[in-house]
This record gives sequence, structure tokens and C-alpha cells, in this order.
Amino acid sequence: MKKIPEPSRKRLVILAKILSQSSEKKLTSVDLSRITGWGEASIRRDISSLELHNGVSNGYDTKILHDAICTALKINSPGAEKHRCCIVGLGKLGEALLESSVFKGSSFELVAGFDTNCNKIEIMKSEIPLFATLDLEIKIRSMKIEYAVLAVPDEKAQMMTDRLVTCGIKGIVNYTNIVLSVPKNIRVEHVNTVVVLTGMVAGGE
Amino acid sequence: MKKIPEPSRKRLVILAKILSQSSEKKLTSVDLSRITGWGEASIRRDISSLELHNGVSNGYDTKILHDAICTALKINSPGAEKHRCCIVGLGKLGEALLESSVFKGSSFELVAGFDTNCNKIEIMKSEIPLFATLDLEIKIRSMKIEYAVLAVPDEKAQMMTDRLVTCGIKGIVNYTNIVLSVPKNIRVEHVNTVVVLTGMVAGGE
DNA sequence: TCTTGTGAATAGGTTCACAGCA
DNA sequence: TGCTGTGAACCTATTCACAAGA
Repeated sequence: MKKIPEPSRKRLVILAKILSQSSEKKLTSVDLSRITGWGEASIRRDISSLELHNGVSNGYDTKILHDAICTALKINSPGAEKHRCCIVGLGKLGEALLESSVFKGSSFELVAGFDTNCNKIEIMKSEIPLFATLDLEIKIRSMKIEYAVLAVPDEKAQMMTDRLVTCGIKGIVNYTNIVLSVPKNIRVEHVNTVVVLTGMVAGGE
Repeated sequence: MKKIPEPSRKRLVILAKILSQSSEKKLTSVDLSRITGWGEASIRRDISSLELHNGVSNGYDTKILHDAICTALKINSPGAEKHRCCIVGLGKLGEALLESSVFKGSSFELVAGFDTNCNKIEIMKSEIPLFATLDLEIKIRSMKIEYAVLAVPDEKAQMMTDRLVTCGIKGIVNYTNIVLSVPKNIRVEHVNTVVVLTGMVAGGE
């Protein structure tokens, strides 16, 4: 299989999600175009890069296509081990992310929460083990944590990122208001509400 | 000024943020390349599309460049009226977003929170006015709310989105785990942790 | 000498348009 | 007839490479 271009991959991730949500048995590129707003030729090319050849003249079988995308992108593989994540910073937001059940049924597993406030981690009751930030390096390595959700106060964001990077973290979901500096091989997604809103306003119409 | 291409705009938003965080008086394209990891030629072209001509042989003046980007992208314009936002769904997550001070100092103003649970909105103490979801349409129109942060349970996500769309909302920051269907002219950013993580894993190395 | 700004070359993605299969 | 899959054309964005300014 040839390498799938970056924008294609992004769309395929969304497509997979749509397919898993859909109750239709078959979907055509026209259907998917209507749902997503993307051009239908574009959708067909994205899918054709999977070299699945499932759709000829019939539209795509929802389940088969979904599984094919997951396999190609190595996401949600049923048997595969889940990716281990942690939350760094247990303020209001971190706590909300910790307690919410968003991770249930996903291919990610939340295995640790960190906060500098030792009192807090003792008092908080949570199904997820909580640790002092002091032990960040030790725990991330020993627990083989791959991804971190960053929800610390802005002024600690870069410092904590540097520590995560030295532990060999693969990616950071950044809920802070700070643009983080990381080595090229580490992925950061900036999902802070204000930053995202700013991007929307700046976007052309 | 010619129209700025989409990827350029995205980078400029980030650049503006970096500039506002930086304490340096001058920054060269090489400096910015090191910080961001982007090619320096790319950075120079992004900036040159502002037709600022501030940098010749000296690097860019941090403040001037910052303001120029903000002006060009119509973000953070000092005198301009702030964009009015609301939060829809005041569960753990919505509440955390409501109480956090992320909106402070930004060009956005949080002016309303909505929840179906009337008890909750009476009991909750908040500086932001809270309303029943029943009044969503009325309030969004009368308060001229432009953007919504969606933090409702997954099963209500699309329904609530449809209601927001009919009120003429311009964009939605989507914290749910659902891919939303909206008309082309409405912007949606998907910031749900699991979705973002999935995108990271799928991303090439 | 250092750095920007930008034509020109290259690479990357999207869309068109149609052959081919059911 | 209705749909996919894909060469070919088109369009967009990045990178190269260098002239020109300080």
C-alpha cells in the first residue's frame, strides 16, 4: 500500500467515525459527500488509497469500509493493545476530563493523573491512579504512557512539556493557552478553546 | 492585499500567539523556524503576504509583526468589539470551561451558559448568566451570540447543533465525541480528547 | 555579512471526466 | 443506469536560490 497523504488521513479519521455512527448498511461517495461537505471525487480517492475495492458500483459497505480505514491507519484495531494516556494537571478542567467517560470504548486508556498538589491527589477519589508531579518521569516510563493531556496552568505549560518530552512521550493534547515548543517528532494538538475560536475567526469565509 | 492561503493563515495565528508570548524585541525567520519547526522560507512567505516590509535585513520587530498579523486576520483587534460566545451543556466539562478564566484577556467574551436541567442553572453560582436550553434560540438571537462551545452528552450533540445552526451561529467548538453535520458555511472544530488522540495516532511518523 | 522578499522550480492535493464493472 | 476507481489536468503550497537592502 502506498503512503496516504496527510489531508487524506485526516479525512479518513473523520470518515471512520462517521461510519461507526451510521446505521446505514451501505453508503455511496455521494452520501458521504453530503454528510461531510467534501467533494465526492476527493472521498473516492481517499478511499481508493486503501486499495480495498469493496465499493464497485454499489457504494461502500459501512462496516467493511470502517474496518479497512481503522486497519490502514492503525486505529481502533480490535485486538490491539490500547494506547496508554495520562492527564497532567488536575484543576477544574483536568478533573472534568478525568471523570468523564470519554475514554470508554475508545482505543485509548487513561492510566494516570498528575498534579503538584499532594493534598488534592489524596483527597480526590478517582478510579484512575493519581500521582504527584514529582513522580512524573518515573511513572510515565514505568507505566509506558504514550500520550499526555496537558491541562496545567499556562505558566507551567512549557516546563511540563519539556519534562514530558524527556520521558519520551509521543504526543500531547494541549488544553493550555500556550503554544508549546517541541522537537519535530513529537505531535502536539492545540485544543484550547480560545485558540480554536481564534482560528475560526481568522479563517476565510 | 492579496488573499492569504488557508495553511498560511493557520500558521499566522500560531505565530501571533508566539509573538505575544515572546519577550524578544526582534525575531528572525530562523528564530521562528527553530521555535515552530516550520521551514524558514515558508515563514518568510507567510509574513510577506502581509505586505508589511518591516523585516528587511534586521529580523522582524516582535510587536509590529504581531499587530500586523492580528490586523490582517482580524483577530485581537484592540478596539474591536469582542466576539460573543456561549457554552451549551453544563456537565462537569461545561462547568469547568465556564469557571475557568480562559476567556479573560482574549478577544472573546463568554456571555451565556445553557443547560436542560433547570435546577442546576438555579443552583449553580456563576458570573455568567445561565439559561434553560428551552430559551436557546431566543437568547442566542437576542444576545447576538456568534460562537458556541458544545459540551452536551453525545446523544444530544447533533440535535443541539441543528438548533444552533438555525439560530445563525457562526462556529462550534465541539467537545463531544460525535462528528457533527453542518452546512458548509458553518465552522466546526473537533476538540474532543479521544478524537484528537486518534488523529495523532493515525498521523504518519 | 546577515536577513528579507520573491521569481522559478518542485512537490503535493484536488477535481475533472470517463472507462469499466454490476 | 448508477456507482467506483483512476489517469490526466489543474490548482495550491512549499522549497530553492538569489538579488537587494541594511
